[in-house]
Amino acid sequence: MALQTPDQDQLRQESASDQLRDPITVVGLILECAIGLRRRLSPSMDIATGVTGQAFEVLVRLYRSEGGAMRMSDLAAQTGLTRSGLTRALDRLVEGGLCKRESCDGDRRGMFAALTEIGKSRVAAAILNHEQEISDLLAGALGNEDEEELIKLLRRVRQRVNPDAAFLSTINSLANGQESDI
Amino acid sequence: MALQTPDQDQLRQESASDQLRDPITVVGLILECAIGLRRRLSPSMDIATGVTGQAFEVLVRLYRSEGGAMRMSDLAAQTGLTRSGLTRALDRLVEGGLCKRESCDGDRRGMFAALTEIGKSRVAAAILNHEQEISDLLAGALGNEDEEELIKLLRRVRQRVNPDAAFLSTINSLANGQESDI
DNA sequence: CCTGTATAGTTGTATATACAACTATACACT
DNA sequence: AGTGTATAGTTGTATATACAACTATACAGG
Repeated sequence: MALQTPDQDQLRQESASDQLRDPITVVGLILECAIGLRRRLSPSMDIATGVTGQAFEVLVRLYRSEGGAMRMSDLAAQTGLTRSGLTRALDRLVEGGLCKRESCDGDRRGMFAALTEIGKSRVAAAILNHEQEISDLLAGALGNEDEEELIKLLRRVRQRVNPDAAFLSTINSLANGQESDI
Repeated sequence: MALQTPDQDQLRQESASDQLRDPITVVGLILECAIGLRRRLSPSMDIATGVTGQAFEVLVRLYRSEGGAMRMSDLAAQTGLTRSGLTRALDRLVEGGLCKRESCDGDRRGMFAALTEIGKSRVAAAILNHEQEISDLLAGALGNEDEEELIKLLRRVRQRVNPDAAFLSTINSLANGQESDI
């Protein structure tokens, strides 16, 4: 997408400053970037972990969480999977030996998803590789100031469209005082 | 995602300026925004057009193209679907009466995907509604300058990760002189 | 002109995910 | 205590998409 509708665009030129001038382009670009990034990065993430789809994000979130374990519902909300989707994704991760389920003291309905030791080391390696790949892919496209600016603006957008995704980072920053993603 | 790996982050603090400082956060934010936008916007796009998934983008691209028709392969490349995925998506659109297939003079292998009259009017209405929804969703989060800046930065990222997605816009801007998305 | 290779599109098949229904547990209110 | 509602997670089912194999057409080189 990222395509304007010209009449709309003209209509909005002199509209109030809290209205976007070109909403479809903003959304289109985000979606197009996301599609491209998935295309480019998925293969190596899949190979590194042996699992496909959103599973890599599940692993990263577990890895970054306290003790490598999280409640299913929290993990679902933050990864953008439905609870059912997460159940299946975790099934695959358990089968692949990267994760395990742990029951939850004090709430017998609940389950924790947790990384195994194998899972932890595999994810650690995959993250290093992943960072390098992204860096290679985008090197030169964004200067350091651009990068900061982009992060700042995307955080504002995310706050509106997917605030749950930021939750783990909040916890982390509260817990260990690092700057975090928020 | 959008989570830092602290040790890596420290390593990169004084690295060359064409290296990203925090690659995972940049990518994570883009992915999180995309997930959130899909969640928020898909239902109404689906209802407006009667089709799901990437089909809305197929429709928008056709709508913005010369004569409302495009070659299958071009459309696939630009939407980020595989050719096979597009074949199926177009099947659904044809079945829904929004699109038709047209054979391609001069290349008997080729097919055009084209909007029907019903398709055109349905898409026109859906786009108007879609723009309003996005604008409502993001109003106040980004000022006009922020919006321009975000578009500029995302274009640079897209150029690296998904340059094909911009192709139609190039054609359009060459053809009718509008500012376009590029 | 014939043959080998490349390209356009479709079809067979596998799978990741969503939605809805279901079970089990927790909690609130009387 | 008992009952009704809310929450946590899983399972049945549908579907959109990807990958690989296939058919048909184009084109280039001898």
